[in-house]
Amino acid sequence: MTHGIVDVANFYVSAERLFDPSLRGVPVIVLSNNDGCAVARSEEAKALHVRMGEPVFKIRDRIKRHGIQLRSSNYELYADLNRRFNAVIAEHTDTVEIYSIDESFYRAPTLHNGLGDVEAAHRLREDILRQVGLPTRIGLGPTRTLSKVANALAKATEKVWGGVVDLHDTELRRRLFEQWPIGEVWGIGSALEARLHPLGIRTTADLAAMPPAVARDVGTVVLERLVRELGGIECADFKVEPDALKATAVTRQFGEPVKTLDELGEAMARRAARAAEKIRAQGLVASRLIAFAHGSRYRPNPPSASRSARLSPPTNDPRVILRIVGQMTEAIFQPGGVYTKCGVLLEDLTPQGQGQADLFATVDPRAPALLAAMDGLNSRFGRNTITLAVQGHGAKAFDTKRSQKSPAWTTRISEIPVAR
DNA sequence: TCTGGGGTCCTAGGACCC
DNA sequence: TCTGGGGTCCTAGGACCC
Repeated sequence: MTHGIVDVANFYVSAERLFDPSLRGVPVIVLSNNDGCAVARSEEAKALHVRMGEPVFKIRDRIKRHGIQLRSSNYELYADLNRRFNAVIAEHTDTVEIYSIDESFYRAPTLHNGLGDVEAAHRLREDILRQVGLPTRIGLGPTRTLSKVANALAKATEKVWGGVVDLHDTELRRRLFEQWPIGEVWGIGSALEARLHPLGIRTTADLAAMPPAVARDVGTVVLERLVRELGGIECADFKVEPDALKATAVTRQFGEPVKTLDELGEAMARRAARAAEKIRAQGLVASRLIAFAHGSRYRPNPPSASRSARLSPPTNDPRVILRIVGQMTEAIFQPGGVYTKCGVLLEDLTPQGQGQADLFATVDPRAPALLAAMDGLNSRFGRNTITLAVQGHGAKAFDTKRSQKSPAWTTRISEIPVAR
């Protein structure tokens, strides 16, 4: 068995460069929501030591001195490009598993008869570059974990090996693992790294040599599986069909801090309405609702509170959800508090019309038609064409800032590029 | 002044049951 | 002094990922 993983190099930056040639060859960073942190960096920006997740205000001088270009996140664009490069992968294999916005697993052999896995991977990279314009790297291995490690090694060795690394060969694994720190391995975060170091486990070779029972003892069954996978034994499922969504969240920092119950109520209602919209789009209903609001953790004694409730019967009706969120907001709000973020989570999601009916609840028989009409209008004429009154209307100071956003080049007819 | 958002999985421990 | 045993279910919290 061969597992492959394709990842797009510096995806958000590569996406921005696709439609804005002035960004090519210069340092670029793409910012998180609210234009707060660097979440993607071009190679030139990495060379200037801009770190992942670094707050923008801390690197203002470097941005100015080196002319680093900034862009707000443009998720419509990234989601559309994700669809496009996965369509190319699907031309090569019928086993694509979309893993994240910029990575997809697949299984070899691909549909190229007679080509070796490595040769076919090079062909796939070329096709994605030619058809979509995005640079990628591919890792191959007998397990998903090994393909992820191979992918990381493909980044590090791109100049030598051309962006494809295959870790089937145990001798090659042995050699490379000696040099590869465990913190770089998929599944080893800072906490596990800190527990493993005192045990003398520092390289991937050390990790792969751990007896599985010891791994389980030090960590959990997750670490045990990771160690087995490093040894070439498959423990993870491959899923062409994505699992149904189990929970969803809409949480945002405010553009400007919020100090009144009215504003917090509107901000909370907007997030709740968006969360309900998201699960309706998937035909799901929620059984559990959580709302929270808090101040800045970088300030002394920030306000912070949350409330949760069961939804019975499970629902995706914004009228029901917003009413409960409104009550929760009143319970959460502390007068005098300065709030910087709030959010709504919907959990225990199940397919609509499948759950047990609630004996004592009355369900509005007209709701499906009403909600379908709402969603139809908002999808046709743009988000928030029609909303519930408690969401307020128009742009507000507390809305998320995206001051450097590029146009929706590929998904909105009014914003497509013009060629002269 | 300014510090992202959205997921999944696992475990420990409490509540409850017979 | 001595105070059962074995389950299930739920939740909070931690860890990880991109």
